[in-house]
Amino acid sequence: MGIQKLASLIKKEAPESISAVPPRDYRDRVLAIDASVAIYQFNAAIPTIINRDGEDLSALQGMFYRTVYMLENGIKPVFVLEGPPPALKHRKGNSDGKSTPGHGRRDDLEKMLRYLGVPYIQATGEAEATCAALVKHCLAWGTVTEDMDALPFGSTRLIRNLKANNLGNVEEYNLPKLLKLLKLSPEQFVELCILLGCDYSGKIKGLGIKKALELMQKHGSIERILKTIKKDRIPADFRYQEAKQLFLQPSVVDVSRVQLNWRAPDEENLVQFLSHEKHLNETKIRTKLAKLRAIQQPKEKKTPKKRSAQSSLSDPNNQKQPKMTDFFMAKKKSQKQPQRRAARLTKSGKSMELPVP
DNA sequence: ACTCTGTCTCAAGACGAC
DNA sequence: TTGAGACAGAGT
DNA sequence: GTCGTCC
Repeated sequence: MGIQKLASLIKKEAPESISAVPPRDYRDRVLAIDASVAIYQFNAAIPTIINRDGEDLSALQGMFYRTVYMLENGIKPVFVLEGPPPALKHRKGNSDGKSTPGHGRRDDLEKMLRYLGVPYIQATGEAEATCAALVKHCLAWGTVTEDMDALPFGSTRLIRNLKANNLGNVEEYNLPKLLKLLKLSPEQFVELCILLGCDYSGKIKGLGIKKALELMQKHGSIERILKTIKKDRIPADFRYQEAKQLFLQPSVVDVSRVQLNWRAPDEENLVQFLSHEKHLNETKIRTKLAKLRAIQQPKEKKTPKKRSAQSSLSDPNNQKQPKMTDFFMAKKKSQKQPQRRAARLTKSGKSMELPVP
């Protein structure tokens, strides 16, 4: 998944585009969280936690703590839930329906996020793409994911390693800086990513990070590079034009309609849900929530106007961060179009297929 | 001889008590 | 599963 | 910091 070698390419060829950032620096910033990657990691990494009803709580518990951790740091997370993948995507194993082990879990996650007062968005396709769209339109500061795909999708900032456990700094990748250092246009960068190997296309054997970058810098496009390469090295499924389209014009949520709103956690409902219904330890949940409340409340009292949080204090590197004062949760029902409703419902099923170029 | 790619292996989350 | 690091072996 | 536990 993702572009496997992109991270090592950047670390080797343009390390200056990565900075180490303490999580505190994201205070009051909106970060788009790629929920699918996080969920997957929780499911894969943790020794499975099963409650008395036989439910796997690994992801739910992990997401709870990690989300609270972000809130404690003053981060405004917006979760992006994965939609159906483009048909071109090579996926091993799963694909549709029941093999996705978590329809129930996704509902659980949504419920928990609502009680936490954290907004989420149902993507129409790859979560990375919608995260990137939010960032591009200044609705979010950056994308939090381990999946480097967010960069070719155009997320100007990609944040890795934002974990509760991680005492150190996160890694922030800066896309404009990266393009400048690599001396590539955004389009050329996307093509470079395809050469490195992405989910949407086969890959030319023998082209690794060094050669791919060198050739792209020298020739400027895959089309011209292909002329310099023996045909037998090009695999039959090297459909780079289609892959390029999927990166440059992916299916994303209509961000102009997205409105985001953060509320204080609903502690009683959280305890009811997480502890009484899902049987997570009530004391731990309450302790955590009390700590969060202690962090959040004094702040709101000190700064009766939300504005004051903005440019005034604490943030040496603050810039055009989007203002998130009175957004609210996605859709107004008044002018809701049936289409949006349909898109919304997609989460529950496979009703919608993506148009594939 | 050196550089690069491909393959293998391993670890993986968060908490709190100590 | 994924990603990162080590290493071996192919390519130049 | 390390380690045992989370359900």
